Amino acid sequence: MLDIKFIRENKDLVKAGARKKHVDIDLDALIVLDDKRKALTASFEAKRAEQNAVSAKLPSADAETKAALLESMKKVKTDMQADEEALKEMMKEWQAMMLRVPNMPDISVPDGVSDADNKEVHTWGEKTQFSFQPKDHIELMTKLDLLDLEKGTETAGFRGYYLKNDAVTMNFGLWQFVLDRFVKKGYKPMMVPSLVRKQPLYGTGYLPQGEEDLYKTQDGDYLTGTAEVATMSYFADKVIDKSELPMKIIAFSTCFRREAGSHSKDTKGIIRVHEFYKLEQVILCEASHEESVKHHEELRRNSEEILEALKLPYHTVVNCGGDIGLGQVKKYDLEAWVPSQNTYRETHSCSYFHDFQTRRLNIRYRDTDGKLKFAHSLNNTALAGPRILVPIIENYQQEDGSVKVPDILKPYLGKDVITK
RNA sequence: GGAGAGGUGGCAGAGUGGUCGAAUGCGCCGCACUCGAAAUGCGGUAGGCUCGAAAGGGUCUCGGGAGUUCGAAUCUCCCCCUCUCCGCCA
Repeated sequence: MLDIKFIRENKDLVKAGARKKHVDIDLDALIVLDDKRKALTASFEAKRAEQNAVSAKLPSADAETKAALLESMKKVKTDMQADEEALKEMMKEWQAMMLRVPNMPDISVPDGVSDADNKEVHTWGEKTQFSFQPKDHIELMTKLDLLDLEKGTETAGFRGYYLKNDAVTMNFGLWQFVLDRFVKKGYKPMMVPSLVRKQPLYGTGYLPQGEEDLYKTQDGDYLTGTAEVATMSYFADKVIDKSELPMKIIAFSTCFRREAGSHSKDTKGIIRVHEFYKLEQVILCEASHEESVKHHEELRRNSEEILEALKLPYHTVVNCGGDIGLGQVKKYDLEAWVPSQNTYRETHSCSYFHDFQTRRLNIRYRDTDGKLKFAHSLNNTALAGPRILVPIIENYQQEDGSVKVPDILKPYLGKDVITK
């Protein structure tokens, strides 16, 4: 959520930002509505002031004066109730509109509509060369008895999967490896809920506009698609001591995504599934653009280092205006090389928000000037599984269908090669 | 699931119809003392909206919503949450 004062004072900038994100929002209508809000509020408050003044006189007034005052209050009171009713109705509309105003993308965000317009900013490693026709992860993993999609679908429906044997061990090794790295860097580990109320999703910017991609329970709660939601919500309505900033968290949770609107994409395999697991980096820092940018680059490097430790060829792209979320100022995607698709596929997504989320969640700190300020927030994937297994299995495959184990995972698997 | 107690400022905690946006303590900020610090003393210190150049004013907020009342932190109803005990349980 942006500050209404900021929107009023920077209408053209905010408009340009919405245009860059291809978000349709009528800011002029919002400002007209806000004018009405101010006028109606003033009218209501003037009447309330009158009432308060009369109320203050009452205890010491004699019976006759008292009766006269009470009589004169009747009209003020009914008028006031009418104002209040109108104000309440209007504020619903005002709130709904405010929730749809997108945060402004950074100047360095390229123009574009879809992920096809994202710009590569960094590449690492050589695309894996094979002296044979490489297989895809589905065939490799199924033949090695690491994955059962048939039973997965039978049990869990579309996009269901079972992970088995060394794939499980490998995945647990990855969780441990990544968690250890972040803890060493000073990130505080957390395991956070995936089942949450509405408010954390509004607060992080996934509602109201992303409802169709969320699972909802019969109690009106939701399953989150990322640990970011509950991690951010942990700090909701808090005033953080400035000495605790930057607050760096490494959070683990299950993740659920309905994948509405992506029915024809990645229908086979474990790239796009409804239920997965994620270690997520979250940072809260002081309210400064420079701090946000600094930590954004740090988060990006953290994840690039994970892919480098796994020796996976990858590149980093900066997402274009049409491919970043409502609240995001700027986003990098890290994409690892997937030989069977002859392309890079997203494994990490790294964003910063300025105070868009913290304003909604009311996460503040007291600055050295004594003022309360909304913190800035950022997040990035640290590791998402089982998707990460796709580039690992495919890039490490051998001609006979066996899969070499990345050096850093050998201690966890206790072997160098996964064979049948 | 059953019974009871509770939700108040950055934190702890008092307040049970007007004198309460709210005692007190801690924390924080300023000043004094000190070579400096600690300790101590004195003073200040909730947030949002809004009017105003500013000084300052108005208004709202004591978990959320509705109600009673001229007036609600305080009374009534609904909801949410926390704690204690009992039950059940990975």
